[in-house]
Amino acid sequence: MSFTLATWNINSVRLREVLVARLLTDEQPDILCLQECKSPVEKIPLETFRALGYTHIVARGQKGYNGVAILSKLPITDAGERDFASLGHARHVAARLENGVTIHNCYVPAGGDIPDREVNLKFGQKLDYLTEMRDLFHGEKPEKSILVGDLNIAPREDDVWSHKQLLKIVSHTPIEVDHLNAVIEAGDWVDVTRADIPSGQLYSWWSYRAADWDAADKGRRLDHIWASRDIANAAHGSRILRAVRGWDGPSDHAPVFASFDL
DNA sequence: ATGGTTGTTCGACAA
Repeated sequence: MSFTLATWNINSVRLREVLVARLLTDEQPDILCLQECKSPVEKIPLETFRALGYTHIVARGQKGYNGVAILSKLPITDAGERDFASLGHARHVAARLENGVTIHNCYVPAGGDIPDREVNLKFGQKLDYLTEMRDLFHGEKPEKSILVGDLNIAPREDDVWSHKQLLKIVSHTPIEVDHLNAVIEAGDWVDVTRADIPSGQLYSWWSYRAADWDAADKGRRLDHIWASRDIANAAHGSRILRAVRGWDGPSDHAPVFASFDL
């Protein structure tokens, strides 16, 4: 069995319904995981996605913030959600394919502006969120599992436009990178994108605030696809669709793709 | 060092 999977922080699924439909039509991933839907589940434009063949949908939502959804052409069942750090936010949902593969769709808290939990509650919540993810995967080692999403951390030097200039910027601080790597180690996860594309600058997010995001190219790789060790060698064909960041009325994130031959 | 943009929803907040 083979399938292609994508992850995309959509920054309002209702405002960008047409963009989601365009990606589904143009690229035909079997599964699309969305974050920051910013919508209750009942207000997600599911009929549009169903009409394009994405008839299997697992989602969690809330009004105005967060929200995660998995749209699939392949049959999936709801495999529950986790409320890491007990924030009461819709930031995680899991689905299971008929071949037993579990997909975790995650939206890790951004963490605010100041990288110090003593003065910034949101930064502490981000670290706690990652610690509880680590503890889950330490307790039950993932098998036949894929974890995707906006993890809001760019771990490697070549995952950001300037390692030196971002060392004290939330998303690339050493303590965040340590926490993210602890999740990877606890679950023995493989970073599929970097297994496929081992060197060179790689970004999935560019700020709205840049006058010319494409020319400035001050990006960060915040969006990830991981696989559990047992299926990691089935992954291939990773790519980040940078051109999507240039569509009219874009999300500030580009979608990340990977394929699996299982 | 600062300010820069966008979305939700009409005033802040979050990113």
